[in-house]
Amino acid sequence: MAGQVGVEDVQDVRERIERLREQIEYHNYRYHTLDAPEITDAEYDALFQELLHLEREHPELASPDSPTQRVGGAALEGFAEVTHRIPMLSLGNAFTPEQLRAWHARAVSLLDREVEEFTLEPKIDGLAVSLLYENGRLFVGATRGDGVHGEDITPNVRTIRTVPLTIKGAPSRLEVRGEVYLPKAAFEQINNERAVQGLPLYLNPRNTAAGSLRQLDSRITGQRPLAFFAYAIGLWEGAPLPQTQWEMLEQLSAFGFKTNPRNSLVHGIDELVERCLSWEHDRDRLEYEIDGVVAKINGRQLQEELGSVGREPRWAIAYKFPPVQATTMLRDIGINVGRTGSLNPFAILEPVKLAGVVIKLASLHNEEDIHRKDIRIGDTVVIQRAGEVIPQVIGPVVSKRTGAEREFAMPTTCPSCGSPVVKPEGEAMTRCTNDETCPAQQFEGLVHFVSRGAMDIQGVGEKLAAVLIQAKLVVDPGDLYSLEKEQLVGLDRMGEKSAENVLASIEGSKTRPFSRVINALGIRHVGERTAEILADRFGSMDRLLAASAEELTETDSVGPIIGRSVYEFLHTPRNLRIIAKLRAAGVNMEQHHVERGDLPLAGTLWVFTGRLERWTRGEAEARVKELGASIGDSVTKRTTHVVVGADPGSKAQRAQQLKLSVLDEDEFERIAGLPS
DNA sequence: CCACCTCGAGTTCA
DNA sequence: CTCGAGGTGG
Repeated sequence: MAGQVGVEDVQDVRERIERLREQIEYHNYRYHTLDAPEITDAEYDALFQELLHLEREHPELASPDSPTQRVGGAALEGFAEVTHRIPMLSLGNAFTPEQLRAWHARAVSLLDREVEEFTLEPKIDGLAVSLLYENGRLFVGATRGDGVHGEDITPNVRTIRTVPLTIKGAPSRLEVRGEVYLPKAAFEQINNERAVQGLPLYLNPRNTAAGSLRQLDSRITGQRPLAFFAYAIGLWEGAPLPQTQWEMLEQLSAFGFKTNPRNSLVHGIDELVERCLSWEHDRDRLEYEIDGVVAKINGRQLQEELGSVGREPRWAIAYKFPPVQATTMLRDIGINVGRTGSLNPFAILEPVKLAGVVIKLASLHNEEDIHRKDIRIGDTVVIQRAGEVIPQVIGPVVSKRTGAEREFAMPTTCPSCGSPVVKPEGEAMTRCTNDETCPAQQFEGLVHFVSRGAMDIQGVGEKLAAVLIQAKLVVDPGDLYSLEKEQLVGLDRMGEKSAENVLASIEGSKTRPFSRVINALGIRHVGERTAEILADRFGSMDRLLAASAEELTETDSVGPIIGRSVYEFLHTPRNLRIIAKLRAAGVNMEQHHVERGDLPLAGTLWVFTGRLERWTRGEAEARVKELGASIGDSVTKRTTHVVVGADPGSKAQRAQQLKLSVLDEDEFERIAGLPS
């Protein structure tokens, strides 16, 4: 410290500190609330550092309103109770458009006049909080609690950047209500970090936000990028209240709060219903989770006339979406053996209804995933069925444990054939060592052989494949070609006609392109793509069989692992016997060369997303392929055309980001021609 | 050696 | 659709 400081100097410092606080809060507001920063991060940091420095030199000038206090302070012993002067009401729910209309009809009949104007606000899945400002300064922040009594979490809410610490032009007392939430991206990042550190994962953004807000140590809260949307005013003393909900939202913005930019004003019940339904469709596109939308009758006069029933106002209603998560009991963990011999655990669940379907099974990826999430048999688990259709087990509800749960252990022998299993160091998958006679692998191998991307044999699916193996008519895919009608008739409700159809499909598969034949063999690390590359490079089965391991490895996109895998496959007696059977049956064994260069779409790479009206995905892909194009399944820099149909996935967004030309169905047809 | 891009494999329910 | 893992290029 530099000796005695004069009175004038202190005055200067005080002014400088005040000025810095104002500037920093202003830029905070520009950045977090308006998403429109005026200065660079470095300039902001410089201001912040200067303020920190001055406050440290002059502790007597410290203030809880200072932006430096947003990082949080010392831990508390516990939370004090706060009583809400005006109770925080809950909302009635509507789950269907009919219930929404019934709510409206009731309001109309009670008021005896038409109700036309509503606000519609996304219902963020977060935590309701109350912020009390006295003379423009944040005084108390509290959780909703039971609506009457909440907890004092003032130090924690101070750390939220979108919560103003001071407001200008406010009435003497003002209580603002809103939702604290954690954006999806931040939730994912926190979980990624926890995964790296081997910590148990959080289940969803809401729980994480709740946990963060109820930290006794506000420094931890300060590290979580929580955000706040204001949606209502509770207490308001010293000025007249705005006359409509919409004006109230505008007033909140004027005070410096962030209100949801997706809030809207809606006219008429028909439009309201329509907008609720479209929100349900668009919910996954938001950067935060919502569990519904809230409709409020706009006029305050009408609101007051309608009043409340119990804890629920009659002038507002939450239109709730079907939940995307549910909890249920994990009864057991089963094991599937895949085509490549991988042992894949799956969850056997107490059936539970979620998003309109009853879920009994869910995938569990691999052993490490189960242990990382600390999932045990008998646990109550959270399952999710979000943007994807496939249900996932997110994690256990640890608080529901009884002690009777069992830890999962991967079996040491294959559940299908009893052979020992191996889990190579550093790999995630456990594998069965018996790739010759393991029934599960035989079965999956046959199913792969007949599948669409391989030999495409219609009429032979999982059902018939199982029957054929069971009856010992087929041991490997080569046996399909020596099946006779008499052998099929009588199997599993198979009549003459079906048997003939099956045989015709098998016959038809003999002319599949050579690349499909390679793919059908089921060589490890060789799929549709690599099979095409190998077919192009070697041209025929004979040349492929004659290729040395080095020649294989020198092929583009084929490295040592794939090369070795192909070489070993082609030098295993069992596989050579299969190839011999296929050849004897007349299956195509060479590449019929196509002059790729002069086709109109040569060198283009197409990606399809969404549903087309007049084409199936497969037809459309086949068409552009005939014209020389390649097909990609994710949008990358190399993609040249993106065709977007109805209900597109994330690919459409990515295409826009990369500024690629996006085609609709009509434009697609102008290039590719009409459907045949 | 690492970061990025691709590919392969497995995945639910009706 | 998502994850794991192979290939490639810096």
